[in-house]
Amino acid sequence: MIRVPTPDDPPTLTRVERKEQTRQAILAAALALSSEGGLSALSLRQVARHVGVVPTAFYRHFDSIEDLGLALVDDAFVSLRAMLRDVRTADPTFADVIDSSVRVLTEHVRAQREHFAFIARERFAGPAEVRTAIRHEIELCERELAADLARFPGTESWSREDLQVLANLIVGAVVSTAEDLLVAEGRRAGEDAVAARSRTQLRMMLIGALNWRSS
Amino acid sequence: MIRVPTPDDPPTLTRVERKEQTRQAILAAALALSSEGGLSALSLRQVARHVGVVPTAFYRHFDSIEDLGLALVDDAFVSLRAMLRDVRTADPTFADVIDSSVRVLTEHVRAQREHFAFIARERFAGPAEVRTAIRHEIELCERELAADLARFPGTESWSREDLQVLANLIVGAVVSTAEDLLVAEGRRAGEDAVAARSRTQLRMMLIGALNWRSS
DNA sequence: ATTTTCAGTGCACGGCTGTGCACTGAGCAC
DNA sequence: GTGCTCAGTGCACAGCCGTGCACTGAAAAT
Repeated sequence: MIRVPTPDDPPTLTRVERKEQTRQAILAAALALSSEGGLSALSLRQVARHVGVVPTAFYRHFDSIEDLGLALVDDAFVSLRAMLRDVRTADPTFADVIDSSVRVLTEHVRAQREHFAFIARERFAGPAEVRTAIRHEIELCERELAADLARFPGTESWSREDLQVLANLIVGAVVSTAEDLLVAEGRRAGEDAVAARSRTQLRMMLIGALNWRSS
Repeated sequence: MIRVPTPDDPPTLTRVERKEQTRQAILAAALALSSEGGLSALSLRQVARHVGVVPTAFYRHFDSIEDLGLALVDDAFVSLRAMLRDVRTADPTFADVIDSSVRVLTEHVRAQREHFAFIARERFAGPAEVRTAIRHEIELCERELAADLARFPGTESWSREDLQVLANLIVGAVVSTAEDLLVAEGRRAGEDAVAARSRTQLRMMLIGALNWRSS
């Protein structure tokens, strides 16, 4: 029972505000509850119970758990895009792109653990529609990264395809690192080790990329 | 109903053989059924129904779905280790390690699609024990690869840690490629594109690694 | 002031779930 | 041949599931 909207709880909320509040409560409950068993093992009744609402009230907000899942994908990728924005406008006191990027990544994973865990889980285990939605979003991130890379010194002569391939490689490494950070479960020592390893790996990849096409 | 052992089906099987047959049928059914919804959304009754056996008979073979999951992890990594063996003893007509390795990977993913899909799914979505079992097995693969890399020319001066980091990078890339191959769903065009991309990426990584520590 | 809207209620239904218990009967050791 | 073992049966139970339907009552629209 984490019921959020009660009659006259805050002075007086408009009806749509109260509805939105319940909707958010449902999303939050689903995100938390799906952490064990995943989205497809999540029941509408569990969610309703956790929100403090009768099961049938669920339908006022979502058609099904799958529908809810798609909304969660949107939410999660808002977090993720916020991270990408932070990477791009990273603290300029960090001269090294890799250092600052890895730092931003670890901070975001820690702050938005549930969203990242959701993506890692449902990417392969979720309902078909959810899986494809996630895949699509990741593809968009890849394209964005490829565009960023094109503005980097040393990639002027690269083909569109090679840029895409490199972007795919980097995104893969970042996803893998994010997953490892999740497994480290917030223990500082583990996180630091993962971050250090990731920095080394990204540097290796950078060296490889810089010597590409010139060899 | 895919019931495997029936009374006097094959001339006469010993009792333990018939039991083993049912066990294998249960594992196969679970592997197939868990492809939608995942292991934790899989019910003992579904499995029993699919095998053509009464629900309670399940307990003659496994304590729970989770227990079954651990057995499936073992099975899946038998497939995976077979692949690693094939990589090591790859067709020597392929001069390039990368070409032959990627070829072996694609062939194994195609032949053992369900096992690879199982690992990709349950790695993050499965019951806690299954997740840790998978993580442990992947770690073992990483260590094996690190040992292999140590025997490679050009890595003589590498530290134990750097070898481990490189192994982690490669395993991550391979996992990512395997997952992409699964998503390609057996369409040849998609698979070939993924394979080509993977070869390029591994080559980039190789170049990076060869220039490591010497820069 | 009256009417409409609609988020949330309460109840009911049939279907699926895991699991306990007593059983059967073929395969095997003796 | 006799008796034990034990994989698979059959039935029962209580609990959870999604969802249909008629409802209430406060907020919004008129």
